[in-house]
Amino acid sequence: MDNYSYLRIILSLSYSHIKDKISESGLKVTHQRIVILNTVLQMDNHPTVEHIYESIKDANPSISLGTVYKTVEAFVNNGLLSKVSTNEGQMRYDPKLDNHGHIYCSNTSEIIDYFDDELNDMILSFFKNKRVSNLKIKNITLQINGDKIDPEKDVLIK
Amino acid sequence: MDNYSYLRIILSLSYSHIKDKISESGLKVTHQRIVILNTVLQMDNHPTVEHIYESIKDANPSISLGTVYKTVEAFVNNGLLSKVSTNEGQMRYDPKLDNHGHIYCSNTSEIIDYFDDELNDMILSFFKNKRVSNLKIKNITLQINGDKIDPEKDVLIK
DNA sequence: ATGATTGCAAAAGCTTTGCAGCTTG
DNA sequence: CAAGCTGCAAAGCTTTTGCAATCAT
Repeated sequence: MDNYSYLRIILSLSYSHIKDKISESGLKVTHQRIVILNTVLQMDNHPTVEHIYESIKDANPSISLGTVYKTVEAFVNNGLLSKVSTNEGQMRYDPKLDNHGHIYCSNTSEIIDYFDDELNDMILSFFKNKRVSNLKIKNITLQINGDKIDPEKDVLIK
Repeated sequence: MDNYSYLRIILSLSYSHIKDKISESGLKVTHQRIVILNTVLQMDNHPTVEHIYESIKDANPSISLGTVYKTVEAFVNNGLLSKVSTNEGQMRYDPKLDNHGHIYCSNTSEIIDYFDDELNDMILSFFKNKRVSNLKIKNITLQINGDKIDPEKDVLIK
């Protein structure tokens, strides 16, 4: 068995994982949905619909932009993706579903995930001690706004 | 001096305050800007451009929608307003400039201000103890997402 | 006086919609 | 087979743009 065969097995395993996810979410499994979900899961930059469309269209010229819109929206409604809006009102899609904050770099238009369990606990326990009336809280997230100093390098908070 | 005269004085004082704000921000003082800024300051519901336009147009039919767009954008750039985007990517304008969070009620599309000094300090000191590299942080805000239970009543956290 | 601002209308995005034909379960 | 999904093109929004006329300083 050569390296290529291994690759094919890994790929097919990964697709079956994706098919399961789609199916379990209650949606029908179509070629378009597999391609789109697979793509968003591999992009870690919170893509826009246009980004997703651009990144799939060479290999899948028949998938239309409208389908990408409908598909990501279906994924959001069925809990496979979450939707993030930039400070400029542009919609981006995020495959990470656990509670996390975002760093918005206005000079590079990047959205970077920010996970910190300690911070999450701190905020959660803060609100546990508050009396919240007439609101059913779904989630609480932190938004860190700033500018990247060197646009080429990564941002790190630790 | 009757009640009406008092009212007129209060109004004119309030306009001169608004004129000063516009002028100090570096923008020229025009009728349109006075009306628009005055309106946004009085609306406490984070209006959209369309909301602002609707709310001024009966008394000021000559102010065009395009001018409202240009004006609020100028206000944001000159530090008189801040811009908030909803989870659906709609832009709203906020006259409150000090650091505060927002409660997003998805069932009523309301954005409610949330001030808490203790929380602000907590978050600030949390990040003071972190090493942040390659990012110039401008501000950190909290976003509380939820649904209003009774849409008619107010939300309260205390 | 001159540089900024306005109104208007057109254009540019971005997203949704309607529907006929096709596919999935 | 029925319900759901796709592709296409048109329509619907929101926002920006270009420019001549007007206004603020």
